[in-house]
Amino acid sequence: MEMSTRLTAAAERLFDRHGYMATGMDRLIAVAGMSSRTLYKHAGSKAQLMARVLNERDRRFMARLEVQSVDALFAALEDWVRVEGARGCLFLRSRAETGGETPEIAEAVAIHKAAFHRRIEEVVAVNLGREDPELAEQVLVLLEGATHAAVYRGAEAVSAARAAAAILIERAQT
Amino acid sequence: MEMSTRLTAAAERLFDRHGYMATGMDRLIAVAGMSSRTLYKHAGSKAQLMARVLNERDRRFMARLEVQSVDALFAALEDWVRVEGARGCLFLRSRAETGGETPEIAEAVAIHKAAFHRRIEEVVAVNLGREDPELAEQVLVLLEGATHAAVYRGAEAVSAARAAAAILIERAQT
DNA sequence: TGAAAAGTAAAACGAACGTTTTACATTGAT
DNA sequence: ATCAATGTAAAACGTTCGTTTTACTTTTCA
Repeated sequence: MEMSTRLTAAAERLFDRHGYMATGMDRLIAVAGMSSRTLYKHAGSKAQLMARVLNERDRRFMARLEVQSVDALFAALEDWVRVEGARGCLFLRSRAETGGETPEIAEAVAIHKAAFHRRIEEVVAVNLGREDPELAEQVLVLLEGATHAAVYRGAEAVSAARAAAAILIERAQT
Repeated sequence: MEMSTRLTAAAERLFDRHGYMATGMDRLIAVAGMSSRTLYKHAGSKAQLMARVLNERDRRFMARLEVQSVDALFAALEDWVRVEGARGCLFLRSRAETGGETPEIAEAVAIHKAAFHRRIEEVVAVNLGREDPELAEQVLVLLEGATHAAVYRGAEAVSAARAAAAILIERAQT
């Protein structure tokens, strides 16, 4: 397996499960299975590595949201939670952990959240046949809420959000 | 001002704005305006201090949710965000930062989230005149979503959640 | 008045942090 | 065959971490 891939995968796993600040480079070196010299050649720095993890995660996550209906957005989130587990949004978490004071990280988060918002607006527009920014904002809140409530309420939170969204969509369609 | 109050207030401010792990005790000592000896006499340890911050925040936050309608829950959250700003849920954040591996913190978070869930179920029951656990789950998701979406979408996210909740409640009342 | 309690300032603790360096081994393409 | 690239293992860099200790100075109140 490619060195860079192994590194990014190990970093995502550790940062997500144990926290960015709480994960030391020694632990990362051990899990990635490479020397610190090689790690730093590929990573640059810890913050740059976190930024690459976020950009990679943005690709994977946004790919799942290439759907045509609002309901499919929630189905996609259900899949994501089943596969990846529910530990909250890694983007918001890593920005909060660093107080927004690490530019590479803050930038990666801003880019992802802007794309996330845009995508929801698009899906709502396709589903409804017209733009509806207010409904899109509600759907965004439900997705964000499902992601975070699932941490302590489990997958039930996602299906609750899905049902709520269905009601809002139905109401907007007539 | 009481030493303990000053300490807890400074800790909450720093942990919330810059992150728990990212905040060093030296910085805390400087902002709280006391010697490290005094700090440790009152705090015990950094983790215990965070736990006390969370318990104190639970008191303040839950006091605001002593209301009789679902709409008032969102009004309370709007107030909270206006006063305290929107940096996500400190409970979920601090648990995530420590990977759930710091018992004092994990316990404080579990207690708060259980109380939060219970309170929403109560308010929904009062508002509706009957229990409705599924609607309560949706309201919880909307509150959690508003809290986290407000980080990057601003107060607009809270009013969107409020409007969505109004629709769900109206539908459940008939 | 005087002993206990509670505070300060500052040095020190060992451990862990992110990162770099030194010295060497393996590989791959010309 | 060899030069350049890429890897390892491990020590070392200086800094910062959370916490404790030492040596004094208030404050409190019976």
